[in-house]
Amino acid sequence: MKKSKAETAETRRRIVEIAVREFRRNGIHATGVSEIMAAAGLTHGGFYRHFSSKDQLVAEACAASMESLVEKAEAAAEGGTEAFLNHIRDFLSAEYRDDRLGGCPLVALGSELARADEDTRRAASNGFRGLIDVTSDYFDSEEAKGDAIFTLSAMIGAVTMSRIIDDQSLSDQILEEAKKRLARLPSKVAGKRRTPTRKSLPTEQTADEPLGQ
Amino acid sequence: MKKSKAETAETRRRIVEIAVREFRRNGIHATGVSEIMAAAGLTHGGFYRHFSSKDQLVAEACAASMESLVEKAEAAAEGGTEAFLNHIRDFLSAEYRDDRLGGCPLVALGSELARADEDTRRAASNGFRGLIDVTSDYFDSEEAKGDAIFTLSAMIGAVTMSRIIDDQSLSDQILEEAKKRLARLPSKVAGKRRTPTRKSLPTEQTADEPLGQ
DNA sequence: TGTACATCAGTGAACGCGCGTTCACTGATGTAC
DNA sequence: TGTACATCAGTGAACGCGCGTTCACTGATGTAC
Repeated sequence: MKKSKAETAETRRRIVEIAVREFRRNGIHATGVSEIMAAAGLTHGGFYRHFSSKDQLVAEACAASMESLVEKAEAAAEGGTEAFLNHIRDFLSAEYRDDRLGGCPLVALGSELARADEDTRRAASNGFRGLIDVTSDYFDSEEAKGDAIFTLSAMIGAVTMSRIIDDQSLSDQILEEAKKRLARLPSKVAGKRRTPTRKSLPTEQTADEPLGQ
Repeated sequence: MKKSKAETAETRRRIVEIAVREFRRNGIHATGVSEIMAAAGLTHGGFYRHFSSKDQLVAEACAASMESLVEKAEAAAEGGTEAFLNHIRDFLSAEYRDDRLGGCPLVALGSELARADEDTRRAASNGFRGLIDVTSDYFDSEEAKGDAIFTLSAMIGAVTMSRIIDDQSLSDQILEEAKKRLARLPSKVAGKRRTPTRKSLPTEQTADEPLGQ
Protein backbone atom coordinates (compact mmCIF):
# COMPACT_ATOMS: atom_id res chain seq x y z
CA MET A 1 0.00 0.00 0.00
CA LYS A 2 2.96 2.31 -0.30
CA LYS A 3 2.06 5.55 -2.09
CA SER A 4 4.09 7.57 -4.58
CA LYS A 5 6.10 10.54 -3.33
CA ALA A 6 3.63 12.93 -4.90
CA GLU A 7 0.71 11.19 -3.23
CA THR A 8 2.52 11.14 0.11
CA ALA A 9 3.23 14.86 -0.06
CA GLU A 10 -0.36 15.55 -1.05
CA THR A 11 -1.66 13.47 1.87
CA ARG A 12 0.54 15.31 4.32
CA ARG A 13 -0.61 18.64 2.94
CA ARG A 14 -4.24 17.57 3.25
CA ILE A 15 -3.79 16.47 6.86
CA VAL A 16 -2.39 19.90 7.77
CA GLU A 17 -5.19 21.64 5.86
CA ILE A 18 -7.86 19.66 7.67
CA ALA A 19 -6.11 20.10 11.01
CA VAL A 20 -6.19 23.88 10.52
CA ARG A 21 -9.94 23.72 10.01
CA GLU A 22 -10.68 21.32 12.87
CA PHE A 23 -8.46 23.09 15.40
CA ARG A 24 -10.15 26.36 14.55
CA ARG A 25 -13.58 24.80 14.88
CA ASN A 26 -13.16 22.81 18.10
CA GLY A 27 -9.96 24.04 19.66
CA ILE A 28 -6.66 22.20 19.86
CA HIS A 29 -7.29 20.08 22.94
CA ALA A 30 -10.77 19.07 21.85
CA THR A 31 -9.63 17.84 18.43
CA GLY A 32 -8.22 14.32 18.27
CA VAL A 33 -5.67 12.87 15.87
CA SER A 34 -8.21 10.19 14.86
CA GLU A 35 -10.80 12.85 14.09
CA ILE A 36 -8.42 14.68 11.78
CA MET A 37 -7.30 11.50 10.04
CA ALA A 38 -10.90 10.35 9.60
CA ALA A 39 -11.77 13.74 8.07
CA ALA A 40 -8.87 13.16 5.66
CA GLY A 41 -10.32 9.75 4.75
CA LEU A 42 -7.54 7.83 6.50
CA THR A 43 -7.15 5.68 9.60
CA HIS A 44 -5.35 7.15 12.58
CA GLY A 45 -2.47 4.65 12.52
CA GLY A 46 -0.90 6.25 9.48
CA PHE A 47 -0.61 9.60 11.19
CA TYR A 48 2.87 8.86 12.52
CA ARG A 49 4.26 8.23 9.02
CA HIS A 50 3.83 11.99 8.51
CA PHE A 51 4.26 13.55 11.95
CA SER A 52 6.21 12.60 15.04
CA SER A 53 3.48 13.81 17.40
CA LYS A 54 0.22 15.71 17.62
CA ASP A 55 2.21 18.70 18.89
CA GLN A 56 4.18 18.76 15.65
CA LEU A 57 0.94 18.88 13.66
CA VAL A 58 -0.34 21.67 15.91
CA ALA A 59 2.79 23.70 15.20
CA GLU A 60 2.57 23.10 11.44
CA ALA A 61 -1.14 23.86 11.35
CA CYS A 62 -0.51 27.07 13.27
CA ALA A 63 2.30 28.05 10.89
CA ALA A 64 0.21 27.24 7.80
CA SER A 65 -2.85 29.17 8.93
CA MET A 66 -0.79 32.17 10.01
CA GLU A 67 0.98 32.21 6.66
CA SER A 68 -2.27 32.19 4.74
CA LEU A 69 -3.55 34.98 6.99
CA VAL A 70 -0.48 37.09 6.27
CA GLU A 71 -0.77 36.37 2.54
CA LYS A 72 -4.38 37.54 2.51
CA ALA A 73 -3.38 40.72 4.31
CA GLU A 74 -0.54 41.26 1.82
CA ALA A 75 -2.92 40.78 -1.09
CA ALA A 76 -5.29 43.34 0.41
CA ALA A 77 -2.43 45.76 1.03
CA GLU A 78 -1.40 45.48 -2.61
CA GLY A 79 -4.89 46.65 -3.54
CA GLY A 80 -4.23 50.00 -1.88
CA THR A 81 -5.40 51.78 1.24
CA GLU A 82 -9.11 51.35 0.67
CA ALA A 83 -8.72 47.63 -0.05
CA PHE A 84 -6.72 47.23 3.12
CA LEU A 85 -9.32 49.16 5.12
CA ASN A 86 -11.97 46.87 3.72
CA HIS A 87 -9.87 43.90 4.74
CA ILE A 88 -9.87 45.23 8.31
CA ARG A 89 -13.62 45.83 8.16
CA ASP A 90 -14.17 42.28 6.89
CA PHE A 91 -12.18 40.95 9.82
CA LEU A 92 -14.49 42.89 12.13
CA SER A 93 -17.70 41.76 10.43
CA ALA A 94 -20.46 39.50 11.76
CA GLU A 95 -19.73 37.05 8.93
CA TYR A 96 -16.13 36.69 10.01
CA ARG A 97 -17.18 36.30 13.64
CA ASP A 98 -19.64 33.55 12.69
CA ASP A 99 -17.19 31.66 10.46
CA ARG A 100 -15.60 29.28 12.91
CA LEU A 101 -13.77 27.23 10.27
CA GLY A 102 -11.90 30.01 8.55
CA GLY A 103 -10.26 33.01 9.98
CA CYS A 104 -7.49 33.93 12.32
CA PRO A 105 -6.01 31.23 14.56
CA LEU A 106 -5.00 33.94 17.05
CA VAL A 107 -8.70 34.54 17.60
CA ALA A 108 -9.91 30.94 17.35
CA LEU A 109 -7.13 29.50 19.51
CA GLY A 110 -5.80 32.52 21.44
CA SER A 111 -5.89 31.23 24.99
CA GLU A 112 -4.73 27.77 23.92
CA LEU A 113 -1.82 29.20 21.95
CA ALA A 114 -0.67 31.09 25.05
CA ARG A 115 -0.11 27.65 26.65
CA ALA A 116 1.22 25.89 23.55
CA ASP A 117 4.76 24.56 23.18
CA GLU A 118 7.76 26.46 21.86
CA ASP A 119 7.31 25.55 18.17
CA THR A 120 3.67 26.48 18.05
CA ARG A 121 4.20 29.79 19.83
CA ARG A 122 7.07 30.54 17.48
CA ALA A 123 4.80 29.90 14.49
CA ALA A 124 2.11 32.14 15.96
CA SER A 125 4.68 34.83 16.79
CA ASN A 126 6.21 34.77 13.32
CA GLY A 127 2.76 35.13 11.82
CA PHE A 128 1.97 38.05 14.08
CA ARG A 129 5.25 39.72 13.10
CA GLY A 130 4.23 39.25 9.47
CA LEU A 131 0.91 40.94 10.15
CA ILE A 132 2.69 43.80 11.90
CA ASP A 133 4.90 44.31 8.85
CA VAL A 134 1.98 44.42 6.42
CA THR A 135 -0.08 46.64 8.68
CA SER A 136 2.78 49.02 9.45
CA ASP A 137 3.00 49.81 5.75
CA TYR A 138 -0.50 51.08 5.90
CA PHE A 139 0.14 53.64 8.64
CA ASP A 140 1.66 56.94 7.80
CA SER A 141 2.64 58.05 11.25
CA GLU A 142 6.02 58.02 12.94
CA GLU A 143 4.65 55.30 15.16
CA ALA A 144 3.57 53.06 12.31
CA LYS A 145 4.75 49.87 13.98
CA GLY A 146 3.11 50.78 17.27
CA ASP A 147 -0.10 51.68 15.50
CA ALA A 148 -0.04 48.35 13.68
CA ILE A 149 0.57 46.40 16.89
CA PHE A 150 -2.23 48.20 18.65
CA THR A 151 -4.64 47.83 15.75
CA LEU A 152 -3.98 44.12 15.42
CA SER A 153 -4.30 43.30 19.10
CA ALA A 154 -7.44 45.40 19.40
CA MET A 155 -8.96 43.57 16.41
CA ILE A 156 -8.09 40.20 17.88
CA GLY A 157 -9.60 41.20 21.22
CA ALA A 158 -12.77 42.50 19.62
CA VAL A 159 -13.43 39.39 17.54
CA THR A 160 -12.59 37.12 20.48
CA MET A 161 -15.03 38.98 22.73
CA SER A 162 -17.71 39.10 20.04
CA ARG A 163 -17.56 35.31 19.89
CA ILE A 164 -17.93 34.91 23.65
CA ILE A 165 -20.84 37.31 24.20
CA ASP A 166 -24.24 35.59 24.20
CA ASP A 167 -26.19 38.73 23.28
CA GLN A 168 -26.07 39.33 19.57
CA SER A 169 -26.63 43.07 19.71
CA LEU A 170 -23.77 43.58 22.17
CA SER A 171 -21.62 41.20 20.12
CA ASP A 172 -22.37 43.29 17.01
CA GLN A 173 -21.62 46.48 18.90
CA ILE A 174 -18.20 45.19 20.00
CA LEU A 175 -17.30 44.76 16.34
CA GLU A 176 -18.83 48.10 15.38
CA GLU A 177 -16.94 50.07 18.01
CA ALA A 178 -13.67 48.51 16.93
CA LYS A 179 -14.46 49.15 13.27
CA LYS A 180 -15.32 52.80 13.97
CA ARG A 181 -12.07 53.41 15.80
CA LEU A 182 -9.65 51.23 13.84
CA ALA A 183 -10.77 51.41 10.23
CA ARG A 184 -9.95 55.13 10.21
CA LEU A 185 -6.95 55.07 12.49
CA PRO A 186 -4.62 57.21 10.33
CA SER A 187 -6.67 60.31 11.09
CA LYS A 188 -7.70 59.33 14.61
CA VAL A 189 -5.00 57.64 16.67
CA ALA A 190 -1.96 58.37 14.56
CA GLY A 191 -3.65 61.74 14.25
CA LYS A 192 -1.09 63.29 11.88
CA ARG A 193 -3.21 63.77 8.76
CA ARG A 194 -6.23 62.51 6.85
CA THR A 195 -6.51 59.12 5.21
CA PRO A 196 -3.72 59.01 2.65
CA THR A 197 -4.78 58.92 -0.97
CA ARG A 198 -2.03 56.76 -2.41
CA LYS A 199 -3.45 53.83 -4.34
CA SER A 200 -1.03 51.04 -3.45
CA LEU A 201 1.83 50.15 -1.17
CA PRO A 202 5.15 48.65 -2.22
CA THR A 203 5.25 45.09 -0.90
CA GLU A 204 9.00 44.81 -0.62
CA GLN A 205 8.86 47.53 1.99
CA THR A 206 8.25 45.33 4.99
CA ALA A 207 10.95 46.38 7.43
CA ASP A 208 10.08 47.32 10.98
CA GLU A 209 9.58 51.05 10.57
CA PRO A 210 9.11 51.43 6.82
CA LEU A 211 7.17 54.68 6.65
CA GLY A 212 6.90 57.90 8.59
CA GLN A 213 9.79 60.13 9.64
CA MET B 1 -18.45 11.22 57.32
CA LYS B 2 -21.28 13.65 56.74
CA LYS B 3 -20.19 17.25 57.28
CA SER B 4 -22.08 20.15 58.84
CA LYS B 5 -23.92 22.58 56.61
CA ALA B 6 -21.30 25.25 57.23
CA GLU B 7 -18.49 22.85 56.33
CA THR B 8 -20.33 21.71 53.21
CA ALA B 9 -20.82 25.28 52.02
CA GLU B 10 -17.18 26.06 52.74
CA THR B 11 -16.02 22.99 50.78
CA ARG B 12 -18.15 23.96 47.79
CA ARG B 13 -16.80 27.50 47.92
CA ARG B 14 -13.25 26.17 48.08
CA ILE B 15 -13.78 23.88 45.07
CA VAL B 16 -14.98 26.83 42.99
CA GLU B 17 -12.08 28.97 44.18
CA ILE B 18 -9.54 26.31 43.22
CA ALA B 19 -11.29 25.63 39.92
CA VAL B 20 -10.99 29.32 39.03
CA ARG B 21 -7.26 29.14 39.61
CA GLU B 22 -6.69 25.82 37.82
CA PHE B 23 -8.82 26.70 34.80
CA ARG B 24 -6.93 29.96 34.42
CA ARG B 25 -3.61 28.18 34.72
CA ASN B 26 -4.19 25.19 32.42
CA GLY B 27 -7.32 25.97 30.49
CA ILE B 28 -10.73 24.38 30.92
CA HIS B 29 -10.24 21.28 28.79
CA ALA B 30 -6.83 20.50 30.22
CA THR B 31 -8.00 20.66 33.85
CA GLY B 32 -9.61 17.51 35.22
CA VAL B 33 -12.21 17.18 37.96
CA SER B 34 -9.83 14.89 39.89
CA GLU B 35 -7.08 17.50 39.68
CA ILE B 36 -9.32 20.18 41.17
CA MET B 37 -10.61 17.89 43.92
CA ALA B 38 -7.08 16.78 44.79
CA ALA B 39 -5.98 20.42 45.01
CA ALA B 40 -8.89 20.93 47.42
CA GLY B 41 -7.64 17.99 49.51
CA LEU B 42 -10.54 15.74 48.55
CA THR B 43 -11.08 12.64 46.43
CA HIS B 44 -12.81 13.04 43.10
CA GLY B 45 -15.84 10.90 44.00
CA GLY B 46 -17.31 13.58 46.24
CA PHE B 47 -17.42 16.10 43.43
CA TYR B 48 -20.95 15.15 42.42
CA ARG B 49 -22.33 15.90 45.89
CA HIS B 50 -21.67 19.56 45.03
CA PHE B 51 -22.04 19.81 41.25
CA SER B 52 -24.07 17.93 38.68
CA SER B 53 -21.30 18.05 36.08
CA LYS B 54 -17.94 19.55 35.23
CA ASP B 55 -19.76 22.01 32.98
CA GLN B 56 -21.70 23.34 35.95
CA LEU B 57 -18.45 23.97 37.80
CA VAL B 58 -17.02 25.69 34.72
CA ALA B 59 -20.02 28.03 34.62
CA GLU B 60 -19.78 28.81 38.34
CA ALA B 61 -16.04 29.32 38.21
CA CYS B 62 -16.50 31.67 35.27
CA ALA B 63 -19.21 33.60 37.11
CA ALA B 64 -17.16 33.83 40.29
CA SER B 65 -13.99 35.03 38.59
CA MET B 66 -15.88 37.57 36.49
CA GLU B 67 -17.61 38.92 39.59
CA SER B 68 -14.35 39.37 41.41
CA LEU B 69 -12.92 41.09 38.34
CA VAL B 70 -15.85 43.52 38.23
CA GLU B 71 -15.55 44.16 41.96
CA LYS B 72 -11.89 45.03 41.63
CA ALA B 73 -12.70 47.41 38.79
CA GLU B 74 -15.47 49.00 40.89
CA ALA B 75 -13.10 49.43 43.81
CA ALA B 76 -10.58 51.12 41.52
CA ALA B 77 -13.29 53.35 40.04
CA GLU B 78 -14.30 54.48 43.53
CA GLY B 79 -10.73 55.66 44.03
CA GLY B 80 -11.18 58.23 41.27
CA THR B 81 -9.95 58.70 37.73
CA GLU B 82 -6.27 58.27 38.48
CA ALA B 83 -6.89 55.08 40.45
CA PHE B 84 -8.94 53.70 37.60
CA LEU B 85 -6.25 54.61 35.09
CA ASN B 86 -3.74 52.80 37.25
CA HIS B 87 -6.02 49.81 37.32
CA ILE B 88 -5.98 49.78 33.52
CA ARG B 89 -2.20 50.16 33.50
CA ASP B 90 -1.86 47.27 35.94
CA PHE B 91 -3.96 45.11 33.66
CA LEU B 92 -1.56 45.94 30.84
CA SER B 93 1.60 45.30 32.87
CA ALA B 94 4.18 42.56 32.47
CA GLU B 95 3.33 41.32 35.99
CA TYR B 96 -0.29 40.83 35.05
CA ARG B 97 0.70 39.09 31.81
CA ASP B 98 2.98 36.72 33.71
CA ASP B 99 0.44 35.91 36.44
CA ARG B 100 -1.31 32.90 34.98
CA LEU B 101 -3.23 32.07 38.15
CA GLY B 102 -4.91 35.39 38.76
CA GLY B 103 -6.38 37.78 36.34
CA CYS B 104 -9.11 37.97 33.77
CA PRO B 105 -10.77 34.74 32.62
CA LEU B 106 -11.65 36.43 29.32
CA VAL B 107 -7.91 36.56 28.64
CA ALA B 108 -6.93 33.23 30.18
CA LEU B 109 -9.81 31.29 28.63
CA GLY B 110 -10.98 33.48 25.76
CA SER B 111 -11.02 31.01 22.89
CA GLU B 112 -12.36 28.22 25.11
CA LEU B 113 -15.17 30.46 26.41
CA ALA B 114 -16.24 31.17 22.84
CA ARG B 115 -17.03 27.43 22.54
CA ALA B 116 -18.43 26.98 26.06
CA ASP B 117 -22.03 26.10 26.85
CA GLU B 118 -24.89 28.54 27.37
CA ASP B 119 -24.46 28.97 31.14
CA THR B 120 -20.75 29.66 30.94
CA ARG B 121 -21.12 32.13 28.12
CA ARG B 122 -23.92 33.86 30.02
CA ALA B 123 -21.64 34.20 33.06
CA ALA B 124 -18.84 35.59 30.90
CA SER B 125 -21.24 37.96 29.13
CA ASN B 126 -22.73 39.25 32.39
CA GLY B 127 -19.27 39.89 33.70
CA PHE B 128 -18.31 41.76 30.55
CA ARG B 129 -21.46 43.88 30.83
CA GLY B 130 -20.44 44.68 34.41
CA LEU B 131 -17.03 45.79 33.21
CA ILE B 132 -18.64 47.96 30.54
CA ASP B 133 -20.78 49.66 33.17
CA VAL B 134 -17.85 50.45 35.44
CA THR B 135 -15.67 51.57 32.57
CA SER B 136 -18.37 53.70 30.96
CA ASP B 137 -18.51 55.79 34.14
CA TYR B 138 -14.92 56.69 33.58
CA PHE B 139 -15.45 58.13 30.11
CA ASP B 140 -16.77 61.61 29.70
CA SER B 141 -17.71 61.45 26.06
CA GLU B 142 -21.10 61.03 24.45
CA GLU B 143 -19.91 57.62 23.35
CA ALA B 144 -18.97 56.49 26.84
CA LYS B 145 -20.34 52.98 26.40
CA GLY B 146 -18.69 52.56 23.01
CA ASP B 147 -15.40 53.82 24.39
CA ALA B 148 -15.67 51.39 27.28
CA ILE B 149 -16.43 48.46 24.98
CA PHE B 150 -13.54 49.31 22.71
CA THR B 151 -11.12 49.87 25.59
CA LEU B 152 -12.01 46.57 27.21
CA SER B 153 -11.79 44.47 24.07
CA ALA B 154 -8.52 46.12 23.07
CA MET B 155 -7.08 45.39 26.51
CA ILE B 156 -8.18 41.77 26.35
CA GLY B 157 -6.65 41.41 22.89
CA ALA B 158 -3.39 43.01 23.96
CA VAL B 159 -2.89 40.81 27.03
CA THR B 160 -3.91 37.69 25.08
CA MET B 161 -1.38 38.47 22.34
CA SER B 162 1.32 39.39 24.84
CA ARG B 163 0.93 35.91 26.34
CA ILE B 164 1.24 34.17 22.97
CA ILE B 165 4.29 36.02 21.63
CA ASP B 166 7.57 34.22 22.27
CA ASP B 167 9.74 37.33 22.02
CA GLN B 168 9.70 39.23 25.29
CA SER B 169 10.47 42.63 23.84
CA LEU B 170 7.62 42.41 21.32
CA SER B 171 5.35 41.07 24.05
CA ASP B 172 6.27 44.05 26.23
CA GLN B 173 5.69 46.41 23.32
CA ILE B 174 2.19 45.04 22.71
CA LEU B 175 1.30 45.99 26.28
CA GLU B 176 3.06 49.35 26.00
CA GLU B 177 1.27 50.37 22.81
CA ALA B 178 -2.09 49.51 24.33
CA LYS B 179 -1.21 51.35 27.54
CA LYS B 180 -0.12 54.44 25.61
CA ARG B 181 -3.35 54.58 23.63
CA LEU B 182 -5.88 53.40 26.20
CA ALA B 183 -4.70 54.79 29.53
CA ARG B 184 -5.26 58.31 28.22
CA LEU B 185 -8.30 57.66 26.11
CA PRO B 186 -10.46 60.57 27.35
CA SER B 187 -8.22 63.06 25.63
CA LYS B 188 -7.30 60.86 22.66
CA VAL B 189 -10.13 58.73 21.29
CA ALA B 190 -13.10 60.29 23.05
CA GLY B 191 -11.24 63.48 22.22
CA LYS B 192 -13.65 65.89 23.88
CA ARG B 193 -11.49 67.32 26.67
CA ARG B 194 -8.55 66.63 28.96
CA THR B 195 -8.50 64.02 31.70
CA PRO B 196 -11.30 65.00 34.08
CA THR B 197 -10.24 66.16 37.54
CA ARG B 198 -13.10 64.78 39.60
CA LYS B 199 -11.84 62.60 42.45
CA SER B 200 -14.43 59.83 42.48
CA LEU B 201 -17.36 58.41 40.62
CA PRO B 202 -20.73 57.58 42.15
CA THR B 203 -21.04 53.80 42.15
CA GLU B 204 -24.82 53.66 41.86
CA GLN B 205 -24.47 55.30 38.48
CA THR B 206 -23.94 52.12 36.47
CA ALA B 207 -26.64 52.36 33.80
CA ASP B 208 -25.75 51.94 30.14
CA GLU B 209 -25.05 55.56 29.24
CA PRO B 210 -24.52 57.19 32.61
CA LEU B 211 -22.40 60.16 31.59
CA GLY B 212 -22.04 62.49 28.67
CA GLN B 213 -24.88 64.26 26.88
C1' DT C 1 14.89 -2.14 -20.37
C1' DG C 2 13.69 -5.92 -17.17
C1' DT C 3 14.02 -8.24 -12.83
C1' DA C 4 14.69 -8.67 -7.69
C1' DC C 5 14.34 -6.55 -3.66
C1' DA C 6 14.16 -2.90 -0.14
C1' DT C 7 11.28 0.82 1.29
C1' DC C 8 7.53 2.72 3.45
C1' DA C 9 2.33 4.79 3.27
C1' DG C 10 -1.52 3.17 5.09
C1' DT C 11 -4.37 -0.43 7.90
C1' DG C 12 -6.42 -1.90 12.01
C1' DA C 13 -5.72 -3.94 16.47
C1' DA C 14 -3.74 -2.97 20.69
C1' DC C 15 -1.11 -0.26 24.40
C1' DG C 16 -1.48 2.41 28.80
C1' DC C 17 -3.64 6.27 30.51
C1' DG C 18 -6.72 9.76 32.23
C1' DC C 19 -11.11 11.51 31.47
C1' DG C 20 -16.13 12.42 33.45
C1' DT C 21 -19.28 9.94 35.92
C1' DT C 22 -21.48 6.26 39.00
C1' DC C 23 -21.94 3.60 43.01
C1' DA C 24 -21.83 0.95 47.45
C1' DC C 25 -20.27 2.15 51.59
C1' DT C 26 -19.06 4.89 56.07
C1' DG C 27 -20.13 7.53 59.80
C1' DA C 28 -20.98 12.21 61.61
C1' DT C 29 -24.81 15.52 61.35
C1' DG C 30 -29.39 17.02 61.63
C1' DT C 31 -34.13 15.96 62.79
C1' DA C 32 -38.38 13.80 64.58
C1' DC C 33 -40.34 12.21 68.60
C1' DT D 1 -33.35 17.40 76.80
C1' DG D 2 -32.39 12.66 75.21
C1' DT D 3 -32.83 8.97 71.98
C1' DA D 4 -33.57 6.73 67.34
C1' DC D 5 -33.13 7.26 62.81
C1' DA D 6 -32.77 9.40 58.25
C1' DT D 7 -29.69 12.19 55.64
C1' DC D 8 -25.85 12.96 53.00
C1' DA D 9 -20.55 14.65 52.52
C1' DG D 10 -16.82 12.26 51.44
C1' DT D 11 -14.20 7.74 50.14
C1' DG D 12 -12.28 4.78 46.85
C1' DA D 13 -13.13 1.32 43.41
C1' DA D 14 -15.11 0.81 39.10
C1' DC D 15 -17.63 2.15 34.66
C1' DG D 16 -17.17 3.02 29.58
C1' DC D 17 -14.82 5.90 26.62
C1' DG D 18 -11.55 8.34 23.80
C1' DC D 19 -7.06 9.97 23.95
C1' DG D 20 -2.00 9.83 21.84
C1' DT D 21 0.98 6.44 20.42
C1' DT D 22 2.92 1.79 18.88
C1' DC D 23 3.20 -2.16 16.10
C1' DA D 24 2.91 -6.23 12.91
C1' DC D 25 1.39 -6.50 8.60
C1' DT D 26 0.26 -5.50 3.41
C1' DG D 27 1.43 -4.44 -1.01
C1' DA D 28 2.50 -0.78 -4.34
C1' DT D 29 6.51 2.19 -5.27
C1' DG D 30 11.17 3.20 -6.05
C1' DT D 31 15.81 1.52 -6.74
C1' DA D 32 19.93 -1.36 -7.66
C1' DC D 33 21.74 -4.40 -10.85
